[in-house]
Amino acid sequence: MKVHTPHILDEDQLFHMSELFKAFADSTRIKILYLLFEEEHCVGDIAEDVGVSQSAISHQLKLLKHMKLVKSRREGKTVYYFLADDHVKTIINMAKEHLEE
Amino acid sequence: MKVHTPHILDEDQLFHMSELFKAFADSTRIKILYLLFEEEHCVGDIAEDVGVSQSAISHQLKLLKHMKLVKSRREGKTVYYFLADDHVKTIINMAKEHLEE
DNA sequence: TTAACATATGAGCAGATGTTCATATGTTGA
DNA sequence: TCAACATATGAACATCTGCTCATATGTTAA
Repeated sequence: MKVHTPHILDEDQLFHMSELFKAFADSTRIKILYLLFEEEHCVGDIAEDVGVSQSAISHQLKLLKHMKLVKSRREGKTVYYFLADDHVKTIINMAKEHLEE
Repeated sequence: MKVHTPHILDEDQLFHMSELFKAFADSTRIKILYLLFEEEHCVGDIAEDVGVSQSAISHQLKLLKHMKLVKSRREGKTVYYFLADDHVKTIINMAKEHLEE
């Protein structure tokens, strides 16, 4: 009998897992997420910091929100985005550690 | 002064990190990696288990090897692939946990 | 209500990606 | 050396992705 046999991943889990990794598989999106490590930021500031257009950032934020990696709140004309939970940090830090070895 | 300020990610780190995530951002590749959790497998068996052609698997294995996520050894005509280190398991399990919540 | 500002959205395009097909390379046994 | 098997590789192709551009939507102050 095998030890540490992983559970079978069904097609659905597999699909969602690859979708999750796709969210991290772009340097613009990693920049956005990394920027939100510390605190929330509004769209305009994110665009400036990351160095791409407002439109591009907005498209990417939509994707990240759909993936439930970020959430947002509106304050007047401004929309602030922030990390949905700590998993984002964990996953990015895990990758960071891997690369540092 | 801020606490827990993450280190700045330079362009090089950013590039490598997104490349790493790209390696996981495809269900065929996750299937391959997940298959190798337990033990090494030869190309033909991987192709059969994953359900894609030998050629497609070989192309993907080349990519995974280039990303240093798998290694291989030859035994006669057969080439066995196995996980390069435990980071692969850690990263996939991390994603799995995230999705289970 | 309207001008000004902040963000969101849709279409279109160039480049990246994953597969297939045909074929090359590597290895063994006869 | 040669046939048979296992794997690797290159070209071609369809699809996917991320960006830009133009414009729509939402919000506030006057």
